[in-house]
Amino acid sequence: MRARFTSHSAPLCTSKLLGSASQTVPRFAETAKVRRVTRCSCRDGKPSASGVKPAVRFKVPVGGTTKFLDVVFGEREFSNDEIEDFVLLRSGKGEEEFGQAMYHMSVVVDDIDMRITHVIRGADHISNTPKQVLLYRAMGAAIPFFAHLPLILGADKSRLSKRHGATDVNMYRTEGFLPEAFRNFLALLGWAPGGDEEFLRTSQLLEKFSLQGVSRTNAVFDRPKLEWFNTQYLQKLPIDELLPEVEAQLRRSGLWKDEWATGAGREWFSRTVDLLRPRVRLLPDFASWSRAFFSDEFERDPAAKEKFWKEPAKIKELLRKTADALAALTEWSHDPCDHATRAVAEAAGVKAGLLINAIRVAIVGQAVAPPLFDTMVVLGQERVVRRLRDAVTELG
RNA sequence: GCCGCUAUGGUGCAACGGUUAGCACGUAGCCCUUUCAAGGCUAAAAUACGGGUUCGAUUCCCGUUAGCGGUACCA
Repeated sequence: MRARFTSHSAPLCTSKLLGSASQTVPRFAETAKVRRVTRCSCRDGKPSASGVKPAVRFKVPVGGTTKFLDVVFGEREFSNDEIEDFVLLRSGKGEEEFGQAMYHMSVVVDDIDMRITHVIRGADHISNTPKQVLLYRAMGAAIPFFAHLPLILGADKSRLSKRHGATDVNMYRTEGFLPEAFRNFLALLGWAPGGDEEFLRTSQLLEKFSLQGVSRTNAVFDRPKLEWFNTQYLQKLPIDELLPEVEAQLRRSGLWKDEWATGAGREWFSRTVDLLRPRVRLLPDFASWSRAFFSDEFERDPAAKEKFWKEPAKIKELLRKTADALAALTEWSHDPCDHATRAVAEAAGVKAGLLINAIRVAIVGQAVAPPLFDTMVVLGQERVVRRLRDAVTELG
């Protein structure tokens, strides 16, 4: 089988060659080892085997080279003798004379048609480019600029695939990465702005980016750094740009309330998101661990209780006293909450930190949350007191 | 196999003949502290190997090795 395939005397134009039955076609990786450059049999004046429909191949010049200018890799030159007589049109099936056009044929025709001036694509196409250049020439069209970009590899340095997790940009979106953070991260794969600053908003990237600055080395997709960019954007983005993203998350989780769209509700929403953002890593965190800020229906995390409610009886008593003290406040803001809480701790002879941590678990159900008194202000007096009393009940 | 591309800490990039080889992520430690982040400071950590060229190589040339890509009637 193999001998027939590589032999120059074989009827290379026929579909019979590769076999319509798949078992006659060895796996590509294996055939490559024994393979030589394919020349169309018609060069020897031999017609296709009778009865089989021919495919149309490109008659590559014998000898000489084909070169092109790559904006990233520079002047490239390939020997024509390394390029096989590649197939342009598949052989026809049934009644049709020819089948569908192959990739190289399609893209070149399409790009000429669309008057494409710059072909920017992955470096995996660099070896195929001379074939396309040959086609442009054969069709009398102007050859565009080519720019091949380094490939993005997985952490194991193999080509990025499903195995590496998300492979589709939309998946990063659903995971909760901000589009602009993702863009910033991606831009830095195979390119650097020059200075030391890596945090660049899209407008700045647009201004600084240049194809000539692109590196020729493949880059590894570094997920931790992507996450870092996301936290940076979550923190530094003007709050008005972040709010719609958070709103979308809350809507998705059924936590959204229309009163947060305008007026005082909007102001509260903005302040709350601003308070939460330094601790959020991914957008869905706003609806998950921050749930207690947007809904009264939340669970107290067992691990948090384990950590900060170590002595239930003592905690219960402290929380009960705190609830009373806070309920009595006539002004609900940071300092009064702070003073009242510390007074309870002092009276009970415990460290303020102990009480503070216990309260945090009681009012937001998490061990991790924004600074306590800011949290209290945002939640409001009525809610804080109620949650403290609920916690007392929960403690038995 | 053949052809081609690439090679700076674990990762992404700087340094484009002369620097104590720089920055960022990550890692470790310290500070801050009300949890956890953030932030600040510090530390460990690199020019793949071998030959040239040069007064001087991370940088230019050659070879080796390694990784990647291409080599399909896939795209």
